[in-house]
Amino acid sequence: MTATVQHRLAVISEPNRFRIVELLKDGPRSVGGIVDQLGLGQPQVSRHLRLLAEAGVVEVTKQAQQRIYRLHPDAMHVISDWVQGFAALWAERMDRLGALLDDDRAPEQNP
Amino acid sequence: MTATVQHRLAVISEPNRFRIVELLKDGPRSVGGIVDQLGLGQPQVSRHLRLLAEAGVVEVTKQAQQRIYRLHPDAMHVISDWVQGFAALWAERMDRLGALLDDDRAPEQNP
DNA sequence: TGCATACATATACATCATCGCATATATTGA
DNA sequence: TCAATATATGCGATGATGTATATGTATGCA
Repeated sequence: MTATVQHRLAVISEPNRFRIVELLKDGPRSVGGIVDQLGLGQPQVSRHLRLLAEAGVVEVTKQAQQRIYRLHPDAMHVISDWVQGFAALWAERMDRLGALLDDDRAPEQNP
Repeated sequence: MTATVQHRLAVISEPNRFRIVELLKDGPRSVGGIVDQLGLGQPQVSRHLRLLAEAGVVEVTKQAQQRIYRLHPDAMHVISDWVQGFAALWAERMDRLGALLDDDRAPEQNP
């Protein structure tokens, strides 16, 4: 599977795909609608959408001749879970873990 | 500034840098320690660390001849905030927003 | 003082991936 | 048949990576 967190981040972080994700944050969009917003060619947008879909970031719904793309809830949820794994960083200031390498160090230096 | 969410995601999503971030998740590491873990050359690791530092993902502390790298709490926090912006996706099933394109659908039940 | 360690930084090079663009064709539905 | 998309190909440009190598620079130690 290509659905690791690392892969999803890589796919999302591409500038134009990031814009697509931000667009879809406000709700589903058709390919044509996305093309208008981005100013890219339709084939390029379709390719970006395919990569996003393969990474599980978006999902498609057919509606007449249009394909409606929307964000896949689970995708962002997985990323959220991953980020939460770092919550200890800003919750406990990592002082305990810092003791891993030494323990008699001058305190912090704040400019 | 190069500290946008999109940029941070791009920097973190590079495979070896992602490994570095995961490593630092368990606590600070010296450059040498990271080199041992990754199996990359020291110049390459230093470059990755510099990119991570420029993106505000890690911070450095000098300790004798060593440079101790650790995750920067705020960096992950910013990403967390960004992801939380999508919380409505899995919280409200996006039904309201989905009405943007069509509106004659069977309504959902919320417990 | 002199040397080794630990790292940063820089350069040069080859490679590889990806992107945008243009274009062409296939599919599906009104 | 037209409209909306998907998919594919070729192309050129760009950027990023790894490797090797060299140099600079503190720091610790004999």
